Amino acid sequence: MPELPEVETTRRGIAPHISGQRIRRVVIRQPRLRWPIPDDLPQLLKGRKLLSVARRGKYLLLVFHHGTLIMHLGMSGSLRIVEADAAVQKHDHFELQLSNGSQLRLRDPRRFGAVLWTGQAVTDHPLLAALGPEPLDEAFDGDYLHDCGKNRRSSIKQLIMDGKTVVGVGNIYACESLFRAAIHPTRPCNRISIQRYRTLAEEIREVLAEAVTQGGTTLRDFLNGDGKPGYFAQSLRVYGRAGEPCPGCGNPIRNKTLAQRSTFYCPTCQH
DNA sequence: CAAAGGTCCTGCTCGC
DNA sequence: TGCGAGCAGGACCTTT
Repeated sequence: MPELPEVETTRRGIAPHISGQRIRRVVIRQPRLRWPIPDDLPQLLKGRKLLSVARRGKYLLLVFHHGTLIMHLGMSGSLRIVEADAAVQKHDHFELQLSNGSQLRLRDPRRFGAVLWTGQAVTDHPLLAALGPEPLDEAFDGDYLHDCGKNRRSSIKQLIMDGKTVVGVGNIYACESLFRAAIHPTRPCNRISIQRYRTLAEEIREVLAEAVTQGGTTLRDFLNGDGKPGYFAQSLRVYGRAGEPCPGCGNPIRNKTLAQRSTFYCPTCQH
């Protein structure tokens, strides 16, 4: 479900409600997510003050003095701030009850998400240690991307969706940035000029930044921490638009499966 | 044959 | 031959 813009929108939505609060109680209803939720979390967090909410790629980081709660939303996860008396819904697997009476709830029907704890520096955690740069950081540019791809024969779409290359680009924004850069999704990485890599890096940054501004993309059910949808869906040029006219040339947008992921592109404009 | 916004893990192939 | 990197596919789940 959520890519960088949706995770960042979630972060911004929940942070003001939970930063500075103390944890009154931790409830684990369903520990079996992608990895089990650590069963000692309740005693680990009880009475502790939540300092801030950060993000690394698609991971949300709830920062405490003595460590960090690492959360991932997987394909179908969402985080909401609710009142203490709000009814518990199906797939509400985890919650933090806060000193101000409200709660942070994780809902995740498919259970591909994760709730983990580290008492060490987050950057040392195995899931985060090997991640590539943030797309909106200085370190991410066309020269870097070209370096990543110059010796690879697999497709450019797979390269930019690989978190070791760059974080936060999922299926939607991979399709969108490739369309904007006029690069065909299946083009082998080692057959793209550095000039085109520069364009692509720029388009990735732009599409993500625009999507963050619009509160992310709501396709079916994404809502931010305040329960509001994102508005970037209306700005999508190819994703989910198979058969519709390409905004560039008017020919129909195509949808093909690539590496087991639905891929939208214009066969005329993208090469 | 269903597809959905993620990504780790395994076991294979490829090139030096 | 051996090694490491790259690569494809499977796995994990539920809902529409």
